[in-house]
Amino acid sequence: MESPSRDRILEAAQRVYAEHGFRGATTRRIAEAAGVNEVTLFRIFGGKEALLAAAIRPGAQRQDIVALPDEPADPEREMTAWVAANLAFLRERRSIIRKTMSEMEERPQFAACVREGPQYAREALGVYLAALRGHGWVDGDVDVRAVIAMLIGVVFSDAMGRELMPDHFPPLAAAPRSYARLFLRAIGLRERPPKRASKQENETSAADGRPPQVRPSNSR
Amino acid sequence: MESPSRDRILEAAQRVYAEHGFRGATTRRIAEAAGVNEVTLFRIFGGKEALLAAAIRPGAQRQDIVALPDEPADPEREMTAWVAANLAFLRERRSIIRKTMSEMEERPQFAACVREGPQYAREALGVYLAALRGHGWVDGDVDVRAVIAMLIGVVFSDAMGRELMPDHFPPLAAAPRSYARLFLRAIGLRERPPKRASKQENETSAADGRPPQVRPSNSR
DNA sequence: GTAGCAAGCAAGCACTCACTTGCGTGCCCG
DNA sequence: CGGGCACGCAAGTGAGTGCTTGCTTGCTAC
Repeated sequence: MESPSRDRILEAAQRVYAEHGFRGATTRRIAEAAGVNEVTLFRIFGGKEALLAAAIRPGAQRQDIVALPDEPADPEREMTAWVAANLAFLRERRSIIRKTMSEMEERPQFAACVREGPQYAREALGVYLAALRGHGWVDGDVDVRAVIAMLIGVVFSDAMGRELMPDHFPPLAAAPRSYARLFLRAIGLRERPPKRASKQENETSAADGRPPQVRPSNSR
Repeated sequence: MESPSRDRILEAAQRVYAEHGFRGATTRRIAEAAGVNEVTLFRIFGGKEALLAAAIRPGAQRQDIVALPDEPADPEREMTAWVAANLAFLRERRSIIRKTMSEMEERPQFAACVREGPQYAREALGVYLAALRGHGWVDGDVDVRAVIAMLIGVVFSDAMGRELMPDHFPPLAAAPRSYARLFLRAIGLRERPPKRASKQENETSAADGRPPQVRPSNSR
């Protein structure tokens, strides 16, 4: 069940599907892209639907993503690296994601492959944000779900729409830092730990750790 | 050139295209959806490509969007209304946008219809943000393009992905306010006009207008 | 009335699509 | 050597799919 051509077909099916979508990914095209006779494809997978389901299944092309540290030390740096990694990941898969989202009404089984990315990211961001909050660096009234959706949202829309509207986004190289900084500003992280109600002004400031810096714009 | 069936065909073509994409929008299906003989469709538009190009062309289903005021008075309220209107607009068109984005590599002519929405929104947000900045309510080191991309990004991804991952986003009714508030926090708008460098502390504060309030969480 | 025009209807054409059948062929393992 | 076994090749089938042709029908304007 682990024939050598099986993997070539799956990989070719992914490419062709990413380029042409479900209806455009004809069995002929896939077979040709895999350098395989069209009949082989039916013999191994039974049919087009099953073949593409196997090719697009969740985790089919998962790659390890940069992890956020358990203990935040330098939020801007850590968030920037994380955003850059996630942006790159989504950009690589942008074609296949667009096709799958476009067809999820007709073929909801395929949608899991686009769900898993954001879900993983959301969880990672959640624990990191909780850790930040544990340090008292986050404003108390922040809508956690909304701010996470906001960051993932801009990374997602950047990955999906940059080639369509290049001027809509910051330059690709600068974008991760920009998004990370805006995220940190939105949760209330400043050059000093947030002054909450009124007191504790100097209680948590320099006590439990070096306060992170977000403000300096030209820190490159 | 303004036959009565022409409009019915165009409207039907939009619906069928939004549901099935370009390849799935067969001339037979469109004709049936329009309650029109298939031949009529070819007589009027010449062919499938031209028909869909006319149906999907920019401005084909433009609707007036809530405008941002020239002079900001209550940013949270104004931004919330604006975000709600834009979110609703994108949600209505989500199917057609998904299909068009999925096929823009093969049919770039159609992509203009998805470009125009964000472009209009970006311009409106830009002038509003400039007005806010004119009041001294915005931090000086904010990356304007990034923060605009951030807001539009989360609205876009909400409209595209909410039905796929409902728990990823705040409840639909609460989302516009959440996004608007995060946007305002990201640009540095607080319950008091931002303290810039050191002086002008009380120069712009209560002079030229009532400072907007963003902080109170349970203000509903 | 009748000419013109928009639209319906039936049929068909060339082509693509997913999928099948039958058969040949090389290769590995006992 | 010989039997699976994976795969290639040629051909074909039925169902679409974009598009055309030829003809009829109803309505409106002169």
